[in-house]
Amino acid sequence: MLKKASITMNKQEDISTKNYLLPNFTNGFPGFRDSINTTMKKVMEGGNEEEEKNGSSVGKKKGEKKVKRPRFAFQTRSQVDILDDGYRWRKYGQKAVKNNKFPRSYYRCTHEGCNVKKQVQRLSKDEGIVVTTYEGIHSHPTEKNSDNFEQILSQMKIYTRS
DNA sequence: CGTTTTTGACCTGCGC
DNA sequence: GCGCAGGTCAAAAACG
Repeated sequence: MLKKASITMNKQEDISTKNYLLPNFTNGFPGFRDSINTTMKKVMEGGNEEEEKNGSSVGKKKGEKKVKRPRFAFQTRSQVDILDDGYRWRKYGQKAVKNNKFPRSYYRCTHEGCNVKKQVQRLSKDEGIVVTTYEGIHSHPTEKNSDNFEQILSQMKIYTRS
């Protein structure tokens, strides 16, 4: 517990986790006020796109399928927890994770039909580090003018394709 | 008054 | 099978 090795991701994530350094990220996100040194991290790839139709709700209760969505992790050095990326998020949960003194917040995109989720967590080891994990790709444009954030997202897709 | 946050309960996967 | 750890729901408070 005392000398925990930093991030302590899940074993499965650790296997398929690859780090990518995007040049643009060095200066941080344009929409993130105090962000510096943002590192992108590919957590999991969701290239295998299963059919998401409803009807074959077998086994599960609500027919909610566990679709493997692409997930991207951002490790940003910032003073604020909530990073404004131009989208509108609704907080739907907060849980305290082990080995971390700071709780993890769960957000979901408020856009109808957009099932993009993200979770924000601050590392207890380095209080200035905020890990933002995106899950899924937005199917709608941003409301505000967040500069080249969308372009960065496009880069994410490209980088995480294979 | 509508939307978002808060917060505990509930659910689920996994290891023992 | 049980308990832990993580993820989600939902009711009520909080906010503009």
